[in-house]
Amino acid sequence: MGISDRKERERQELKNRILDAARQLFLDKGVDNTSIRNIAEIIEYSPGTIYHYFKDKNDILHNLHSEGFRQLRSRMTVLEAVSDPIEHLKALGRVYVQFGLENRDMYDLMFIKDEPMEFVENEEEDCWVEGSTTFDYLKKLIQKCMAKGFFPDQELEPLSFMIWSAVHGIVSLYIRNRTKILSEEIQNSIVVDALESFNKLIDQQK
Amino acid sequence: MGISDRKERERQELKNRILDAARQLFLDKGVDNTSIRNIAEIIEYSPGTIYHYFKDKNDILHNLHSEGFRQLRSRMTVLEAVSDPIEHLKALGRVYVQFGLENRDMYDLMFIKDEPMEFVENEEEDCWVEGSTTFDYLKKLIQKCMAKGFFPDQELEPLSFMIWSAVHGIVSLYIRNRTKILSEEIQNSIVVDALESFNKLIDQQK
DNA sequence: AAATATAATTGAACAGTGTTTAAATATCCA
DNA sequence: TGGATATTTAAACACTGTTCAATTATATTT
Repeated sequence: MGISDRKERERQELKNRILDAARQLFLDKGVDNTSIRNIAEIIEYSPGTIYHYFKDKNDILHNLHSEGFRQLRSRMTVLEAVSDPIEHLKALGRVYVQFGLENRDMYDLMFIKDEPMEFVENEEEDCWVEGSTTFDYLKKLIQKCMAKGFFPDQELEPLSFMIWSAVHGIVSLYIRNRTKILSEEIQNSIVVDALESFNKLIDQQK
Repeated sequence: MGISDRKERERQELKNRILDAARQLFLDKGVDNTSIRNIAEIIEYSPGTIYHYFKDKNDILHNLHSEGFRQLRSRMTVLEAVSDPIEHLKALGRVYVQFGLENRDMYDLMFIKDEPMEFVENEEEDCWVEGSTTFDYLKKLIQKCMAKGFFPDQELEPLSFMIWSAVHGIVSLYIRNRTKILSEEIQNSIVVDALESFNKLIDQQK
C-alpha cells in the first residue's frame, strides 16, 4: 500500500514540523513562554491540529527532552577514548557540566522541569528510559573505578546517584539562579570551579 | 496617632491572612495549582485586593520562601552543640536533607522554583539575603573543618558551593522525580543512602 | 453634623493559557 | 460519482495573572 505509506510519511513530517517549531520557540523564548497557539502559528495550522499528533503539551516537551538526551549521549561517547576510568569519570563530569552551561533550557527540561516526568508517569510502562540508560552508563564506569580500588567501602548504586547528584546540583543551582549568593566575578566561574573541587574529592578516594 | 497605628496593624493582619491562605493552599494543592483567585476566595476578598498588599504573585511566593528559610535555619542552629566541625558538617547535611524530605514543596520553592528569584531580581538591591545568610553559615563551618586539616588544596568558596550542590542535587533529583531510574525499594532510601555516601567521601579528606 | 479628602475594595475587563469537540473540509476507495 | 475515512478547523470551556475605573468605607476638616 503505497498510499498509506505516504500518509504515514506525511504524518511523521508534520509531527517533526511541530517539534521543530516547538524547539525553535522554546530555545529563544523559553519553555514557559511557549504556548500551543505559538507553535500552531509557526506551522500554520490551527491549535487543535497539534492534539492529533501529540497527546498533550507534556508529550511535546517529553519528545524534546529525549532529543536532549541524544545530544548529551553523543557528547559522552566521545570520551570512550579515555582508558583510565577515574580520568574518564572526571572528564564525564566536565562534559556534563559543559552541556548544561551551553544548553540551559534543554538541561532544565531534562533534569529539572516537571513536565517530561509527568508524561512518563502517565505512560503505561511508567519508566524513564532516557534517564535509566544514561545512569547505567555512569554506573558501569564507576564500577570500573571501584575495580581499580577507588571508592572503598562504598555501594555502587548510592555512590553513583551521589556523584550524579553532585554534578547536577552544581548545574541546577546555577540554572535556577541560586548563584546570586556569590559575587559577580566568581559567579561566572563557580560552576567549573565547583566541579574541579569535586574532582579533587574523587582523587582522594583510593 | 492611634488611628494610623491601628490601620497599620489591620493592614499587617490582612497581609498575614493572605500569606496564611497561600501557605495552606500550596501545602495541600501545590504551588502551581494555587491561584490568586483561590487565595482571594479563602480570605473572602476580591482578587484585586491582594494586589494592594503584594506587588504580584512572586511577592507572595517570595514571602513564603523566606518563611521556609527561617524554618530551615532554626533546624540548623540546633546542631551548634556539635563541637567537632566535620561531624557538624555531616550532621548539617542530614538536617538539610531531612528538611527537604519533610517539606518537599517548601524546598522546591526555596531552591528550585524560579518565582522567588524573579522577585529578588526585580528588587532594587537584587541580592538573595536568605540564601547568602545560609551559605555564609555553611562557609564558616567548612572553614573550621579546613583549619583542622580537612580538605587540603581546596579553596573555600568553590568547595562550599560544591558541598551545598552535592546535597542539593540529591534532594532536588528526588523532588523533581528523577529517582525513577531506580527500583522502587531503593527509591525510598536513596536520598539518605546517597548522603551517607557523600559523607564517606568527606571522611577521606584529611 | 455635613462636606470633603483619603483609603480600601470591588467587579469587570484584558490578554492570555491548555484542552475538547462538533462541524466542516479534504482525501481515498469502491 | 457516492460513501467512508481521515484531517482540519473554529468556537467554546474553564481557567490564569494583572490592571483599573468606579464604588464603598473610613477619616479628617470645616
